[in-house]
Amino acid sequence: MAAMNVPALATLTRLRTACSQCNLRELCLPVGLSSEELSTLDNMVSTRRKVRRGDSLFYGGEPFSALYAVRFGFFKSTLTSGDGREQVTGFYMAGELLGLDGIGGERHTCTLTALEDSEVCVMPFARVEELSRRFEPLQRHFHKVLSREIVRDQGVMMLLGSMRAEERLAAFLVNLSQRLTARGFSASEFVLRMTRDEIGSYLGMKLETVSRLFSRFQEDGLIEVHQKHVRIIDIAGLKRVMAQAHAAS
Amino acid sequence: MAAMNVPALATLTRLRTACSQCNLRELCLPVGLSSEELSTLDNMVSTRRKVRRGDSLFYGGEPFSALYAVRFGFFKSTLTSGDGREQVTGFYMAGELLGLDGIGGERHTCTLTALEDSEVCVMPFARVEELSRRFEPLQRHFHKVLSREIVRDQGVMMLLGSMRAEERLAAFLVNLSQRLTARGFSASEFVLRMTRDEIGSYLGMKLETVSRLFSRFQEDGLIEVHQKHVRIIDIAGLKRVMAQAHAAS
DNA sequence: CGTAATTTTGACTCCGCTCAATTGGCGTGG
DNA sequence: CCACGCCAATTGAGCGGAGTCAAAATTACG
Repeated sequence: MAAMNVPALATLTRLRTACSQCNLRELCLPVGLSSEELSTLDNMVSTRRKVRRGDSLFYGGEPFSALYAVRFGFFKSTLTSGDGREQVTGFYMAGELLGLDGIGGERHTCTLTALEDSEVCVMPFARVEELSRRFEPLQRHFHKVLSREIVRDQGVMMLLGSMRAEERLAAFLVNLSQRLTARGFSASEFVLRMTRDEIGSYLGMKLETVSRLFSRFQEDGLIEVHQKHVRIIDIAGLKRVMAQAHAAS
Repeated sequence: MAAMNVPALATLTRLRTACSQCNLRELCLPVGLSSEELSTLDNMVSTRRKVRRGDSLFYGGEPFSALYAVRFGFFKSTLTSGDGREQVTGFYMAGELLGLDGIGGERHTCTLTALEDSEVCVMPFARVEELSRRFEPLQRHFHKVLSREIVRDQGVMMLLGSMRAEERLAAFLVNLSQRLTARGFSASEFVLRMTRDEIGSYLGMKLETVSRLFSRFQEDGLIEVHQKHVRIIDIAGLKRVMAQAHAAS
């Protein structure tokens, strides 16, 4: 039959971009689907794209056409204000969705840059919308993803608006550790993909302050730092730092 | 016929909650629909709800079931962190959508409180999802609303992360003025619905700083303030303050 | 009309920024 | 393989913007 004549290469491509085969499935798709249902979602990803460290997946101002799911690697998103100031608005790792900012205005508002060699699944947005109209669990899931991004951003607003520098950095480390754990990496030992400057931009402080605080956390026995290598020694201690009210009350 | 026997009260209710008749239509629904298409959307709103000044529409932690469109009035959203600190994460006025944060985790993460007597349209979320599966323009519109909320939050992150107190307050005033203009109010003269403390919380500064900056802006001839009454005198000047790089470069 | 809440203003303090020098890591080319 | 140069990170000294504490003025509201 005709189906048997599909060239090996095409089969390979299909396999390579098949969501149903992806080990990040539970991170970017609804859970509890039959394999049959899952395979209908394989149509969502049109192709994959590699992004080399330092290169950008898309730039602020570019027309929006697709969402991207991180397969592996690490990204930062940056926003550039009218007067040229640049602010890091988020860090993204495997299984997270990029490009949600572009839906509203039909162009991207931020720039997404790889902090290490990375790969993403390209999901043309028209296809995402079409599938989620036909497939309720996907619709539900997609809405949750959008909503969680809003909640995440509000968490950052809380961070920036009401915490002091040391609390912010502690919260940052705890959050990073949790996200890495969820992806099967060590919770206590990791390599920072971003510079002190990028951490500082994200957390609303200067790179020198970040550096000083790392040193202080180390003196206090909370972590061990050597450049980009971080080992968390006392996670409970970090959580205490991050939650401590300003004045002892 | 039976349809003729619909009691007058029910007709009235239908009229009162009809999106197709609402003068905020262009703020919360897709534009360019036929009146026929519009009337299918009348099913989205189940009822209206009044919220008295100081009362809350919902609280953080409560189960999520519906979205709300502001008909008139003014709301603040607040987030309470583990250690009890409260942060204002946004202000909402007529035509804006509340409750988007609740979709992801099926409970609300923030509390929405009316800052003046207000009224909202209640839109059961299941109905929103159902209608947006059947009606493409609504789906598209809803996705845009979600995305714009993300973009808005990122703007606030930029504000909090990379601007100084006076720049933040100037940006706040300019933004408020623009949103009021879009709703047909005066761009230059308005009444602040929130306290200095709430502005400060939103902008990541203390209420005393807000007050001092209002006074300074007044001395500099940018605005006129008497308590909650604000009149913008020099909007271009405010924009200059908000965009000025830290060091004179 | 009186009491509470909000706002304004002042004086002082301190956290985080600026400026600057130094150290450390890493890739490149001699 | 080591030397060089570049970039990132660390550390110090001094300063300034915004916070804290406090008191007075003004307004809102029951």
